[in-house]
Amino acid sequence: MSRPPPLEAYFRALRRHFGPQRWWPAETPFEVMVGAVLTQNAAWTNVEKAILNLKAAGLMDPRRIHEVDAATLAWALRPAGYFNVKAGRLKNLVAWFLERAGGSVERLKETDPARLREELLGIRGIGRETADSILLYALGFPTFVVDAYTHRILSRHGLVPEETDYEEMKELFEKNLPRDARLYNEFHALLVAAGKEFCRPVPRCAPCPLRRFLPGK
DNA sequence: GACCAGGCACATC
DNA sequence: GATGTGCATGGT
Repeated sequence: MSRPPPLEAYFRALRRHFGPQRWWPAETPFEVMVGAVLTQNAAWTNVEKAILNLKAAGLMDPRRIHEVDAATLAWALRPAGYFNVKAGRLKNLVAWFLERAGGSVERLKETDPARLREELLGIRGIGRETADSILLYALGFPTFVVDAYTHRILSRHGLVPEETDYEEMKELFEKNLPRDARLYNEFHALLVAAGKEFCRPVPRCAPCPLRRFLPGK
């Protein structure tokens, strides 16, 4: 038996350094769903602009997104990048949301999360990170969200191999931490904060709050 | 001007 | 199953 990864210690170190993150930055659960699609491979500052555009156009609403023509929707999404792709993905998501739950987040919460995850993954344009972000941050289910920062931090610390996959990293957290949506929420947000500030793509770390956990330190 | 950002689907081998 | 490519804006 190998020693469990020091995830709780990581969490405490990040929490002490960065303080509470209070994710997801959105006014409503539906806005979380929208933001989860828009932030795919995009800087959040650009996503914010697209969200403001949607609100200004009265489009932050599942039925309005369902009805509006794709070109108009795409125009509002321009700042978030990949706007034609994301307009289609958003429409796919709201079509499912309306059909499946009548646009009611409360009704989604009544569904078994494992089944909900499969349904979300069946929507074109909703991959694992987006599905998990919706489950955790819009619906409050205890499912861990993995992203590029998570991968970079874990692999650079030797906790997973570089060529690991999404589910492997997700299980690392879910099997070594209590199944707690509030903990998962905060932990993922802290990993993003740490990634943005310290864990740059060039394989060289800035002095960071997790440095003492690196192998050889 | 290159590189990066809270991915994902699809083509091709 | 692995690898490569298209999608696109705005900040550093």
